[in-house]
Amino acid sequence: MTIAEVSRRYEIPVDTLRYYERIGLLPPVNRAKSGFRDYTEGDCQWVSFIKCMRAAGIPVEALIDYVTLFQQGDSTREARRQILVEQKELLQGRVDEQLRTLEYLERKIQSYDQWNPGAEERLLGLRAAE
Amino acid sequence: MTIAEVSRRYEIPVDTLRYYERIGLLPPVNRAKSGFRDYTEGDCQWVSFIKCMRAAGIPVEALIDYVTLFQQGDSTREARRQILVEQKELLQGRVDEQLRTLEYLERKIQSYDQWNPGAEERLLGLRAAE
DNA sequence: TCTTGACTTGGAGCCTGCTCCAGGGTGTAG
DNA sequence: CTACACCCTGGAGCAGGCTCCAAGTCAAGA
Repeated sequence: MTIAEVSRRYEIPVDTLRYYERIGLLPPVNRAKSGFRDYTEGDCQWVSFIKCMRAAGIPVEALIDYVTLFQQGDSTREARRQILVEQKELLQGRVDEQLRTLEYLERKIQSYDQWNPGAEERLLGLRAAE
Repeated sequence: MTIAEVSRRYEIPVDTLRYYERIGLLPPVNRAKSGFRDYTEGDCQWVSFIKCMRAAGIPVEALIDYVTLFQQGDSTREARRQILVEQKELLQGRVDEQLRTLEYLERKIQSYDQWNPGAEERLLGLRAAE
């Protein structure tokens, strides 16, 4: 599978795929005799995984650590699990905060719907953070 | 209220407060004769609002638009509402994606707990994106 | 064989969003 | 009057994460 095909399949720019591999976010992909990358299904699963994690905001660095450990084999299982647990907790925290903000926005928009113009300053006072 | 006090109250670096004001993310703060900023409670509510929005990942640009419109008075009510609605929807989309990723991570961690070492490759196959 | 399009690398550039000076004024306590 | 902490501006610098480009190689069809 060529890089262009993978790019289309996952909607990730080819430059980004190469960049990810360069920095170790994706394990090295095998090459055809020509030197062109030839992605296996296994490679694609990594691509898919990385796409998913990045879309959720998991930092590149944590993912590089994960991939690196993975390539070192079984002995790193626990360390890898730790990364996943830690990132999951961080993500949970971010999501919680965003859910609270969503509720706040909801109320604020409602106040825009209900109240008559001129109540400008009061709108702010719905309490944002803290 | 001095900038240092606001900084402590909301845990935002003074440099960031000044930066926000510079780029129009916060309405201009009144100055004492000395030229020092003197934050009112109203200013603080803006700070609080901006802090909350930024923590949820709402882009600076959208917030600048909102603040700018706000300063133009009642006639911009509807445009402001629109910004809130749009950002709320974008945020909702991001949260949905993150919730899916959280579930995925949950399952992946469980598989780390249950299965014996050596099942490396299978772990990936839990399906990431798509 | 020639052309055209896809692939390669390495490095530069860019965008967002801060963060950190340098150089200089202010205000209060001793 | 001096010290010392705090404030100011404008601009440079930085971190994360891509994105673009030049210069060159490869391959498949006419």
